[in-house]
Amino acid sequence: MKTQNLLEFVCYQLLFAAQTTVNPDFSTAEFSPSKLKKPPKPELGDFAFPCFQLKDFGDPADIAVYIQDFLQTAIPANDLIKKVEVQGPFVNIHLNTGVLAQLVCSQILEEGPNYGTGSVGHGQRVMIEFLAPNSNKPLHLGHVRNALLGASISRIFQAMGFEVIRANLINDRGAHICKSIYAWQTWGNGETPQSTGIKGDHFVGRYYALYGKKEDEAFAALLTSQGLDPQAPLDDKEERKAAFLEQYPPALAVKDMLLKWEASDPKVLALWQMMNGWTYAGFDATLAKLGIVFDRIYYESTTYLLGRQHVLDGLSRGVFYRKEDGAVYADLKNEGLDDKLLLRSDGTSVYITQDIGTAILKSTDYQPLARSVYIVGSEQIHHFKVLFLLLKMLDIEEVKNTLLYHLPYGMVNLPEGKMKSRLGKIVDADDLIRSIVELARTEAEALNEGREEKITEVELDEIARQVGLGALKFFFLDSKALSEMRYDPKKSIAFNGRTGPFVQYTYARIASLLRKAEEIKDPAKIDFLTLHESDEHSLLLALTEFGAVIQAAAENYDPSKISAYLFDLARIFNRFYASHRIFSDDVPKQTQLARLALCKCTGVVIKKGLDLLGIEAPEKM
RNA sequence: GCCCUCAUAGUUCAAUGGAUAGAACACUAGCCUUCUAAGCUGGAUAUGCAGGUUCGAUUCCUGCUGAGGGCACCA
Repeated sequence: MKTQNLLEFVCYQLLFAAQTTVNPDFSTAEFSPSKLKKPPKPELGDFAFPCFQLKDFGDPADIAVYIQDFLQTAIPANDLIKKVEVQGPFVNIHLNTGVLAQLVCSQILEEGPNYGTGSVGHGQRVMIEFLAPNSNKPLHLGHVRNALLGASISRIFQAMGFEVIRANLINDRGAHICKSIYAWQTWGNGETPQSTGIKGDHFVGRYYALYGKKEDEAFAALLTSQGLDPQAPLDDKEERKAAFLEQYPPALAVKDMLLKWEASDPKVLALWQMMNGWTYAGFDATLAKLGIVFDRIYYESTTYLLGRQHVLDGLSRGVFYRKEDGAVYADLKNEGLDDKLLLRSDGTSVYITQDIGTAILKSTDYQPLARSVYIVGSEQIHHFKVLFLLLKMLDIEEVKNTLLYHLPYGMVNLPEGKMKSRLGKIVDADDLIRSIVELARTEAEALNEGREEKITEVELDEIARQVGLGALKFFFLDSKALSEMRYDPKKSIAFNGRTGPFVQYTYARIASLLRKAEEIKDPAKIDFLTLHESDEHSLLLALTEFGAVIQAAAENYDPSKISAYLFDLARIFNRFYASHRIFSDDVPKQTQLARLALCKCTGVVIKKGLDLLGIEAPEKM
């Protein structure tokens, strides 16, 4: 039997008992694995079946007793099911530790890193789009959350057998990048990332910020010249700002540059390419540090016109309609939504038009694409709802069989409130990574001080990198995507408690144990029946759940299921580790071997689980 | 105005409708001459308010209060 069939086995036993004692017509519908609950306390048992759901057939408490009596007498000694108890209407099943160990450990030792993985995705291709940065400034805290989510969900889907295409859609066109270009041309004195030693994305971002600063200053100067206080709130401030921009030379230059870009002006295109190139080099460096790679990069500059044709096609088929002024709309009143503009009266595209094109492009590029997932902030929930509706209305062959899914995630706030780049209230991704690795290094050094076996400097660097990133990644992945998070630099990233390093440390302990022992060569020779401690039992039970956890994480697009599981597993292991020795003369040789195998299995699962979160498992810490 | 999301301990987060609502941080008392103390064992505190559905509700429904987001010829 495989561990994934454990629940089915238990259900079958229950079903048989209930059929015999209560009603022969019961089927697996009443006794499916989803009906089994986990008792609130481990002492109560390993699985619980609540009999409320059978109340039509009698008093639930009576039914529980019937089932118990039957199973108790029917179970042969030394079988997987050790004991059946009743607590009111709950039938509680206890498994035999040794038999469970035999079952679980031999499977994990055999399957290794494939243990817990599934095959529901076999033959299905899924595209996961995430990050989607603008090309005019470096990545920040919000991008980090997004990227870690995307990377982890990609791995989780792969573990379920899907073929995953990781896609990034870079917003590389528009006024924002033109502002960076203008600022660099005007005030840059020919500096480059190379000449200044500044990372490319930060270099470009600096000019974007400079543009904003100059604009703010010019506007403030204008207000002052009109006898107004620039700091004071004004009712008509927005109107004044708009009027100011109408005649502000840099704004006019940016507008002009945008037009030239659209007209493929070679000089503008060359500048644009150069500056975007600087930014991308910077992104690549940041993503490399996070261990993130993309299989496919889409650029808005090459996709933004695609949607237009499909909208016009839809218009000709009567799917959309045109207003008197020439603008094209979709009628979404039947869906309870406002009508949606698809093409402006001058015929140009809007945001959602581009997205229609890109969605169709994705499906045609990777035909057949079973699923297309968008990891984009929760503020765009409405946008994607509309986008998916529009695609359905267009009824395009390539897209029809693609399941479209928007995974919204919540904003990352700072203790002072929202991040605001204009106010400099922003946490830069590179700073974040650097500081967390430095902290981890300090911590590792301090711990190394008091140790007999010193860890080398080179190893310390690697440990600091792994542990620092482990802390960062676990922190971001441990809460559900949709919830907003608060990031407090002083408190958020810790190395103790419910953290990545806690789980990594548990792995390092196991690795250390395994280094001290001979390799387990023949699992068949291990006598797992020597295991009978409750701490061992809890650990085994936890190991059986891994596959279901990965599956749940995939079904819910939710890496926090994995992180929560790993924390529990590590805690259970540490409890076992603290109260039971392995290499001790008091412990029989056979028990030592079985415990060692149990440790090894735990290590396999922790390493795999961390891998699904994109976190490395250090052999030493 | 309409729509969406959220509301749990001092703080940050958990809990496919199930038994006594879990952790972590912080605070506090213990545990290293023995496999890595980034660990283990104790200790106080919480479901915004009012109804409903049912054997049972943090979870589902309705209303209210509070926070955030959205409904652009912006992206």
